[in-house]
Amino acid sequence: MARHQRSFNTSHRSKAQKRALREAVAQRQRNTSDAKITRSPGATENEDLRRRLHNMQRQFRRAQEARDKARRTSRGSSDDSVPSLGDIMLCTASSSPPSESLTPHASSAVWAALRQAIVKLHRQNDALRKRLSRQVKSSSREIKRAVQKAKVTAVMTYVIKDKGQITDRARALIRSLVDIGIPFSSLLDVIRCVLISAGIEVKGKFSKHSVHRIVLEGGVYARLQIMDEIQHTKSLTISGDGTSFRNINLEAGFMLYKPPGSKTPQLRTLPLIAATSHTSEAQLKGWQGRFNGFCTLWNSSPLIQDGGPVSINSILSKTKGMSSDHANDQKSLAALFEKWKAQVDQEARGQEAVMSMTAVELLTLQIEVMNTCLAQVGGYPGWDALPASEKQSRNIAAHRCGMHKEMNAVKWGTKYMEAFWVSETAKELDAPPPIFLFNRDNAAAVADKTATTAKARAEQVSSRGAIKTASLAGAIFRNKYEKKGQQDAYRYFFSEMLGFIVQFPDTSNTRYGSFCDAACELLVNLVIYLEFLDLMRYNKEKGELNHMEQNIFDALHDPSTLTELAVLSLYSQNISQPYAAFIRDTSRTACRPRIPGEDIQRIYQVSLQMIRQDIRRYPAGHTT
DNA sequence: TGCGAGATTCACACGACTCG
DNA sequence: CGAGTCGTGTGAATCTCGCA
Repeated sequence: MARHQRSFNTSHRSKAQKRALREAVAQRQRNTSDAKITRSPGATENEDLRRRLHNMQRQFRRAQEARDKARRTSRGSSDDSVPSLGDIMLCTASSSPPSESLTPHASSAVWAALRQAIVKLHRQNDALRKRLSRQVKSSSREIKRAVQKAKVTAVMTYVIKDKGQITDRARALIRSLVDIGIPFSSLLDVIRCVLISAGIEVKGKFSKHSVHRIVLEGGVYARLQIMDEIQHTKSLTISGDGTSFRNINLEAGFMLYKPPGSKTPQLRTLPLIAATSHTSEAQLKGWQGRFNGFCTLWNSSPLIQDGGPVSINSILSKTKGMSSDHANDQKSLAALFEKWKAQVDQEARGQEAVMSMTAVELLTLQIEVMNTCLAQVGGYPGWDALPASEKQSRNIAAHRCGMHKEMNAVKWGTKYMEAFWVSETAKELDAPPPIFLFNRDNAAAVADKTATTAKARAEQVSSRGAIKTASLAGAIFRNKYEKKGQQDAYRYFFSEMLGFIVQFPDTSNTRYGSFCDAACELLVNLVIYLEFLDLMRYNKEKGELNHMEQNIFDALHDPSTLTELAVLSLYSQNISQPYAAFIRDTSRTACRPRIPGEDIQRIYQVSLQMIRQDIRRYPAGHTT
């Protein structure tokens, strides 16, 4: 029995087992000391062991019973014939009553079976532990392998294009290779040769034309970078020099400043420019051109959203130094530069002051300046006596583009017209607004009776009226792309119908006046346009106009849209055209409109009357 | 001065994508 | 679905520049 006890690995015993063992040993010692007096040592030990075996046997039996009971109660129990270690421990830990005695042979067999069961449990436990350990190792190995494979795949293929566009990384590589002198036409081959030799596959290609564009792009990036850095630097120094090459003066320019993140000042090379001469004035002009170009580029780039607009004054205010040689032209250039800087600064301050003025203050200032100007020439008689060129040079009042004013008049007149349809006057007249000219998606949204929100949004974002009709007509009857629109068929058809070649007005969002011309055209030849649309319909396989053409067709049948077209036509013929003729007339001698004011007012009243009559003619609800 | 390589310009085409 | 934009490719003509 002692041999059996030694065979147990103590490290695998539970606390309950260890406690039971300690108690057994203590009891054995007590029994041993008692037996020294009353019994022989061999008989006492034998008896003690038998008792212990008996107890353990009963404990094991109870454990089996508990296990069976647990299996019966649990759903989907397994058929494992071996009791779990937990069951045994549970039973072992519980106190057990003294058992009846066993024969030595029976106790030995039970003990062996128990020991076998425990050993089996240990093996199972060990197998499970090893299986878990192997699975953890295996999964981490698989993850590592997958990551490595992905890395290798990514590195081994060099992608030149992403969705048809040359990637930024490829562009940078192209610029680097161009920088070291690789010919445009050989760049792709060079990249392929190098990467293939390194075992990297190259996907995609580019042409030498793209290389050219990418190099130009690099120049733009460089200038934008300089502008970005200037905005973040406190001061800068400029320098430059010139030389001539084949009788052409070339001026080089440099800037020295400390860019953000740099501890030392960096020298930036500015674009080389060709100058008419190497005089100080020409050199100053070069610097002005450079700064102007830089500001224009920056202010027209998307970067303005982050960095804000930049003025020449903001660059000049940071220009604290100018380095050059001791030549006289450079000294003169420095003086001219300083003068320019002061002038720009003065203008910027003046502009700031004017912009902060109220309208009354500004008007007062303008009148004051105008009076000063008139006083210098001896009042109004003196001003009238001046030649035109002198008037031009002395006219310091603000000039505005007359055609822009005219364009704005049409634009705001259209907005006023839009507002009319929802006004009380329109309601009194039962005048319905022009029909909506939905695009395809919005038309679908409006047709969907369940989509109330989408319908409301479609009506909110959709346009209608004369301007939209003229815009659509321009897209169909005179598309700027030859392959789009119906311009060819339009020309042939109208030539046949009218007997002479016509062209639909070039409608454009930036030139509102063209809509007026289109309105005239659509109204004058309305019947022919409707016939032409019918012809387009019959020429199609399905016999249907497309969405845009159908919109025009509907609009040309809508009285309210036709009314707006009439208003635009009247305005164009009676105001726009005479006004344009007037402001473009260089021979005029006085600032007086050729159409008398009373005539304009009469035209306006007639137009208004026509509109109202037209509205009355078509009651509300009449749309086609 | 002529030649050839490389760069530039022009005009057009095509595909991907967005917008209405 | 059509219009429009953008990025790219292509071929031909022309220009530029280095070199013998």
